[in-house]
Amino acid sequence: MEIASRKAPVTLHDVAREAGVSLATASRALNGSERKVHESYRSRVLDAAARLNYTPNLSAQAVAKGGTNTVALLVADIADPYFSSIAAGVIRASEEAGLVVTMAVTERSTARELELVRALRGQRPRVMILAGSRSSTETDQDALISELQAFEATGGRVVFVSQHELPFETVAIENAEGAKQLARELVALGYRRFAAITGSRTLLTARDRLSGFVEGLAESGIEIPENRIVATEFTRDGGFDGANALLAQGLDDTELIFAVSDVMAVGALSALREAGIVPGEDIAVAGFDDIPTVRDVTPPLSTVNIPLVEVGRRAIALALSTDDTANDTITTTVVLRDSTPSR
Amino acid sequence: MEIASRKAPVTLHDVAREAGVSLATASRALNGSERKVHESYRSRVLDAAARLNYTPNLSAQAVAKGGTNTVALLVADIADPYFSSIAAGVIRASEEAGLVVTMAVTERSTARELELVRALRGQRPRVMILAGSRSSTETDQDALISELQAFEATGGRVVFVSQHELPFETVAIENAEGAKQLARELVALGYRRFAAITGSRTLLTARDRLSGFVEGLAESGIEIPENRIVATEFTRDGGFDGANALLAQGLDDTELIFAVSDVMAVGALSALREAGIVPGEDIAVAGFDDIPTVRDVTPPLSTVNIPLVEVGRRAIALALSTDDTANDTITTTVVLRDSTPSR
DNA sequence: CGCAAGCCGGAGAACGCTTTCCCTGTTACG
DNA sequence: CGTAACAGGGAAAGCGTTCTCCGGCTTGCG
Repeated sequence: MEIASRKAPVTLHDVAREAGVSLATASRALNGSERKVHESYRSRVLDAAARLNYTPNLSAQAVAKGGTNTVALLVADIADPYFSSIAAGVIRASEEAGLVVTMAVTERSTARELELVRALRGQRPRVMILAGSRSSTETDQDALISELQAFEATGGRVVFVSQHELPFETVAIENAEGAKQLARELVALGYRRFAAITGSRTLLTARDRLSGFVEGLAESGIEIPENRIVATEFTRDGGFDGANALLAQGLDDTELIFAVSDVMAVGALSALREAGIVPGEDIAVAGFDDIPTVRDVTPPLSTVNIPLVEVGRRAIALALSTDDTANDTITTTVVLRDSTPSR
Repeated sequence: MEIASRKAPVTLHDVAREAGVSLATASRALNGSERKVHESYRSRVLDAAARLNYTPNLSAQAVAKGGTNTVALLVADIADPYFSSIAAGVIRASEEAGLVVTMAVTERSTARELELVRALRGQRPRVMILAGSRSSTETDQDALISELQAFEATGGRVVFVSQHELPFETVAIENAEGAKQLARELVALGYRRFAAITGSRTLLTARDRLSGFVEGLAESGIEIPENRIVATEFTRDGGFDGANALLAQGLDDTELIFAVSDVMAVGALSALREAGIVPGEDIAVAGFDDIPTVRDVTPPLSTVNIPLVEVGRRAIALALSTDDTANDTITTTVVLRDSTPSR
């Protein structure tokens, strides 16, 4: 039971008829690169197309050409500024390259991620970009890998964001190095007693950042006491909870809390403030990512900058590049702000 | 010159052969609703599909069925939390309904928006959701409308977010009413002297919020002096600039600054603080939207809550609903926090 | 003037599916 | 036991494109 007024979309056939040419000619005039079509014909077709307001059916083109111009983008949570900034870069670069982006969100579930990869594969995208925050100890891991390898075998490109342990191309982020540098600079500012809020230990990104930070401190013979490292959700609320956990066991003489991501740091800031502790004065806080909002919290947060939009762009660039082994790594830079005054 | 190892993807044909059945039967077993296929055949097909790791080619399905399961989502800026929250809702609801989301960003340009709508139309999506912040005085407006109407004529659904002046379905947001209520409650708190930072006057959303606010004040005989209303970019930096503009002409006895969106309010907060003015003490600030970050700025921002994720869900629900005239409106609620202490 | 060599339009196959239609069982009922 | 009804598999016709041929026309050259 269709709605009566529903008209079938204009097809290339209609355009060809209107222009009085063959289907082939119409196709060539509108897209079909290579072969030339005589100017008189060409303009007849173009006019007809415009008159009828023709839009080529992308699905039909895809099936005829045996391939799409689609980028499938998988993120953990699009409302998280980390991912939305990366997505912005991916989308921008894709549009510049004439690619359409289809997007799905895993909601941080690896089961869901696998499911989505499988579904997305049906799209026959040119490129698949995975910017989840993956855990490394999953049983699904192997299934995911083989799914992706099957995809690559049919000519698709897979690019991960910050996932150097998987057998795929990745735009690597200097997580460990950045955190190490941050530790050094904080030590230089005079900090000696640290606590840390991290995500699940299986989260590669969280792990790299924490271990980089720890290493950086170790260079100066500083250690974070085991009980001053709390692991929570890798979210704003996780940061909030983490700070409270730290608070609950007594801050004692802790001078600085390092949260492995800015969203966590921001949550921690709020928790501290609610407890009547003034961040930046009573205790210092540092994060990682340099998401836009950290400039607007109080005090502005010291962090490690990742050019997130650029990360997204690079992912597309990597996917589109022809030479394989060009694994790309993004440089991070420490940004000190008022949340870590020098002591 | 293809890469040598590139294998053609598994097709339904392959599955049928492997299972020793006809194409038709294979198709029916894997998707083809209606007709039953005998259990023995069905499982043969399913096994074969699993063995070959078959994924149906969505493009081919689309062309055969004459329609996709795609939602095209257009936003102004995916890195803006307002839009990314809405997008989260759209994506979530779409996935629940078995729809794939393709996304494009207009970067706040109406020319680009038109271009994208045209391009997206080629996808033959089931639904198109436009969550731009549209201006009303565009020459492109008519072109956009007719493009969208053409899309609807072929059976597509168009849903706008918060755009009640266009001849399309929309999930309406109580912008004016919410702002009016905010004004009332601020007056009740004891505020009398206001300033406002707004976006371009042609931006419907900004206009509605400002005029609602003004009306709300008028109920108590309060006016905002003309020179205390500054119009800037509808972004964080716009808010920052707006506050500085206000500062430049002297705050005098202004008690509260109303910014028509939270991102602007957050920018304003930073500008004030940089100028050595303590928001929440020296001057009050209120925003609109209740994006997640406003809970974490200092002081926490008073604002008008819009359930943004729900807005996205509703957009999909509206698009999928069969009865046309169900224009949906989202209720907003005032949330008072520390940025507007009672006087 | 004859013929090879472009150029370029058109017919039609192909892409990977769905779906209609046909046709062969099988069941049920008088 | 005859036949009508139905179940369900398979062949083949699409769906809207692209692309490979084919062939007619023009050109150019000996």
